Amino acid sequence: MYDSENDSEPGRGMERENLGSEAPATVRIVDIARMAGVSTATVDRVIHNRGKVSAANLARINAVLQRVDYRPNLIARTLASGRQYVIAVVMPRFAAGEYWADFEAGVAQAEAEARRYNVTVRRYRFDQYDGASFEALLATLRDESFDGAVLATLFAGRVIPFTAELDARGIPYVFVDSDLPACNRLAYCGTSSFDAGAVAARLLCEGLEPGADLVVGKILHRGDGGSNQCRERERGFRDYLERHDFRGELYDVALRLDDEAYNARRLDELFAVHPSVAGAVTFNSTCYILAGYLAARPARRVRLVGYDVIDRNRRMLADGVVTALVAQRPEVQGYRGVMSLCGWLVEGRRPGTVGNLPIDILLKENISYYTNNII
Amino acid sequence: MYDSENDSEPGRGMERENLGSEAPATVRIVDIARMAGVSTATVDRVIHNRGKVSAANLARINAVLQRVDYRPNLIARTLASGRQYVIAVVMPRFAAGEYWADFEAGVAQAEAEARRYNVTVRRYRFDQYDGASFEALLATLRDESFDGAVLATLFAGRVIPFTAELDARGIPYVFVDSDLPACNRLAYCGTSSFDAGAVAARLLCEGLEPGADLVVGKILHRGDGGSNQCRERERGFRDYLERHDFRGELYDVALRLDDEAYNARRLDELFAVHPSVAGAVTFNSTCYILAGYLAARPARRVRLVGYDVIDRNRRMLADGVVTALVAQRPEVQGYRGVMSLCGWLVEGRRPGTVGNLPIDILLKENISYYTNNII
DNA sequence: ATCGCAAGTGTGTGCGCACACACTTGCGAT
DNA sequence: ATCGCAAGTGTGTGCGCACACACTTGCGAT
Repeated sequence: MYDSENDSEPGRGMERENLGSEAPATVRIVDIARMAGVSTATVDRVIHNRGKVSAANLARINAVLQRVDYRPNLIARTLASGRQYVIAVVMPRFAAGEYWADFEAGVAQAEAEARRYNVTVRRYRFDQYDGASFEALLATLRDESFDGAVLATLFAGRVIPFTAELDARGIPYVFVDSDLPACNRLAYCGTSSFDAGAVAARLLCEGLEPGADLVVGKILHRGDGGSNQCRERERGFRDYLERHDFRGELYDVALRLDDEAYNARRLDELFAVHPSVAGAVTFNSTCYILAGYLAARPARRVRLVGYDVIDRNRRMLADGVVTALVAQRPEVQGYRGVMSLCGWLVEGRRPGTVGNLPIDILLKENISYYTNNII
Repeated sequence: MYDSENDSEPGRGMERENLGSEAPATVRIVDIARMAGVSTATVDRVIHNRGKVSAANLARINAVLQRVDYRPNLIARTLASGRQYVIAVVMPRFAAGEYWADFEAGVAQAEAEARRYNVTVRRYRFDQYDGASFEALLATLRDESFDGAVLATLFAGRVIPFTAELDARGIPYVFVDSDLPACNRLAYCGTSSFDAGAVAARLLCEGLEPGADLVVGKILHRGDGGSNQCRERERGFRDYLERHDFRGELYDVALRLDDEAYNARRLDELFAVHPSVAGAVTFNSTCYILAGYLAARPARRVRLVGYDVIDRNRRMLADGVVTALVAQRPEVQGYRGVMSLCGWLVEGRRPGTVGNLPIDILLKENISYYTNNII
């Protein structure tokens, strides 16, 4: 046993002790041990609640710990502990060039960085147009072991009860895509979907007469009312219209992902019945569908606003068919989603809960500067 | 010397080597050294460009480094290197309850966290209403040694040339308060001031007739045209008015910080001459001055919008004198400003360049939930 | 009286890297 | 032939912590 407090070790002991009333430069476990008159292992047991410590020592060590306000060096802790962490990323499947491909790029970059912190990223994918596939994935996740999760919140109604399970399991999670403020999430990495709706409304309406009618293009989901993000955007959109004396009509039109002929028929119908339509919007990233239709019919002068800078939308914007795109840097969401969880698990660094990303507005004039760099 | 590649060390060597074509779990300096047939010190010299390595070994080691795509373990590096970093925070002086006090709280929290990474925070303060004091501070900073800087950009015209000096010295810096995109900043932690101006405009105008006149309350600066933030907000504000067919007039009124009598005289004058004024705005955090005046004159029905949730504004909002506050979490700016620089210096982790914070809107109804937590 | 065992306790090692320091080699100057 | 010195090179230690492992102590069972 050490003879505690009053020993003055030679050499570097002197440098660190700083015997005056000064706060010591930094208090380490050895310092605690010396002060409490025990070994570092005993201090370690107390710090980690490993038990096997006598009541007397426990009390003494805790007292010292509290007195010096001990904060472990997280850098050293990470290096020493071989602890492996697994982060589950729950996101949609995608094809190249789709919105979620950019998200995946951010996840991949984070994955590369996180490897050095003993963090592994595991992806779990579902069909973004099929709520049942998401439900099935959640069932899988119940049997999986992981230390944190990044959850795309497309199916809000199914995410919410699942987060309750995660809460019960003590697993932290961060949201991407859209926020669900009612949940106990560690963070949300994304834009304010509601405000992004208002932005689209402003961009769309600024060139139109107040009485003009609008079309809302939608992709139907199997058994669901659309993604939470789209719903929130639509809420913000309609809210803006209300607040700005919009006096026209909004017509929904259900489109299909890869069925140009079908979409053309539906739109022909719509425009035949409502020739007054002067603007159109989509709340997901598929405004290229509407754009493709309109590009082939230049006589129809319809103002078009959509979301997300994916290749097909970018082209339509550059061609002048799309008036504006509202965007949200999916690659940053992927990167930050993983990294914020990583920082929390590894270093105990709590991220800002709602680190809202900027709502980017892309026009023909500035689209060329918009590149998908995390930096 | 080791006999390079083909040795099969006993014990843990086997675990790590992963002799198949698999990517090795993680490549360390010892692995590089073994592969190149040199010692770790020689590898270290190459990695850090310390010289004293023969051309042959240099080439060989570099080849290995490249082949295995070596990435140093930043955690271990930080622990091993006793390197001390100093972050200079250049910010205004403040009294308790002022806007910058909240900012300081965030800096203090970051400081506590950063200490364990061998990072020290040093504050340099200037008078936010006196450009000359800022200039004098910059002169001081030229002789100071630090590894990174957090710069409040109030005096944009003086900040810009200074950042050129920092660039020349190779010192990274992050902006807070308002962004100066033309500069080579590592990051900007704050809101979009321009958009925050538009938000205030919308909040102010939504209850007014298009023809109503407005007052802009201003605190005069010594020898300067107001902070960059305020100017940007005003630009965004005026831009919004233009885009929304505002047909009234804007009257500037110069107020003083602690001179109630003077302010009352000036405002009495103004309202006497322009009884049509129905709205008022300030672009800094002193809307409580206008609010105090209006609270004492309830007959004047003037809609008032201001910035920042400081105590005096909070009270006036709760009392219904202020219609809305636009806010920007200064404590988060302080925290992130320091931490992003810290992460960059210590771990080489590049922050998002423009991590725009959300523009918060506070009304009587939601102000009570708005607390200054970093979390 | 002896043994086994639970409850405590301490020593030693390694995480991957940075860096101080000691050492070797070979060549020019004497 | 010998020395000094520059150019290379390697060994060893420590950063603060986690954790495996060995060890001590005392008490109940025999």
